[in-house]
Amino acid sequence: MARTQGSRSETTRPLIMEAAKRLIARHGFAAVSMRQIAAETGKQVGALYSYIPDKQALLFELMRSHMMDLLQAASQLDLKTDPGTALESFTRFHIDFHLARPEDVFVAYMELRNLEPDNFKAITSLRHEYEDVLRGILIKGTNSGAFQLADVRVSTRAVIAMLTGVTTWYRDHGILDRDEVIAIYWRMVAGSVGYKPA
Amino acid sequence: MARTQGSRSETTRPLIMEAAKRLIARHGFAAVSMRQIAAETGKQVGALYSYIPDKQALLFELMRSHMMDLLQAASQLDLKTDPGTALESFTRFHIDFHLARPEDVFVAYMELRNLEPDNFKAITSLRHEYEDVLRGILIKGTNSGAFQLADVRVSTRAVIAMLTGVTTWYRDHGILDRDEVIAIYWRMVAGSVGYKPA
DNA sequence: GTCTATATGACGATAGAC
DNA sequence: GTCTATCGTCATATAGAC
Repeated sequence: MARTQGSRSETTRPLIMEAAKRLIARHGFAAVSMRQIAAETGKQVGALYSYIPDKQALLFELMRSHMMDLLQAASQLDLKTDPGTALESFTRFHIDFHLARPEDVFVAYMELRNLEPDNFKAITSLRHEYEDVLRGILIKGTNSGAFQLADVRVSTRAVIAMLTGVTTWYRDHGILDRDEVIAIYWRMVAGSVGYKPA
Repeated sequence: MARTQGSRSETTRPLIMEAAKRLIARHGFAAVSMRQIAAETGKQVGALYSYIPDKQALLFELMRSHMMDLLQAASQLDLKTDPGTALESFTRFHIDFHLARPEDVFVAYMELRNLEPDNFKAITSLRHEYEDVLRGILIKGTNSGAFQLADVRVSTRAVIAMLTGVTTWYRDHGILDRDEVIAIYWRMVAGSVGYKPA
């Protein structure tokens, strides 16, 4: 019979990362101490260093795994449809994904400046990779005449900024449910790139 | 003859606030020490406390004065025109104002969570006051039939998020000059609220 | 108004016992 | 793998001399 319980390290490490994420999202990386993270996981400070080399690596790993999840999920999008449908899929995907993990999003957007140079470059590169998904859609729609927009690069950033902004105000159990929010944003995104749904 | 030089406090305090703003925008409030701010102004730590009661008050004052400047400037907008023209004025104003003071904007958006509860409420209230300027325009344009939008509150936040996003990528001496950027964003804003310029 | 000196405590990270 | 204890450093804020 196999072990009824895996090595402790397989469960403790995720626990530490979750606690760190929660605290950093709330108070900011610089304001959170290793002692707080330890207390939140029911351990003493020294124990953390069996799982993580230092505080900086902890932040980097949080942001890296969030970006990898995002890219992995985005790669499942079907973008072989017409550009309008692809843009609608992207809009729905971006809002759904970001609303489902508000703490990751907060950390990913607010703590870039606390990354050391090499880590900063790595995360920035993953962000560009994600932006390229949307840029590809906008380029295709511009070439086909489905979209009417003045500048693909600016539009890419503007649409992402608009969509990500939903995380700053949306709360579950509010007046609008998620599908209503997505419908409203989709109409705005479509208008902003000059797309007229059939 | 009047004094050729005012009391030192009239020039030192702004110097301290400027240094603090610069450092906080770059490293984050929690990561900046009073020692760093003192060093940046050529003073010793103790001297700062002749001008500021504590570190929290310093942050609050930075954010408060930025928001007051924003509201004061926004109050000069001519909104008695037709809604389309008012929205274009607002778009131009928002981008111009925010691109002119990237450090204030960064601090105002990133350091909200480092405000103590009462200070947080005060700044949030000023932010709502500013959002109300745009919401007023959108309501007027919706009622007149000039705009076609699904939800005024969501549209207000979406437009502000889109416009504020320009500060994360725009750099002077880049490819696009400020007027080109404003023209691109205006076209997107107009489209997003269903406005068709004459 | 600015300085030096200091009170008081928290920080990240490590060593070594179990 | 987790603990306790500790190193060396830094933090905010204040006291008192000039």
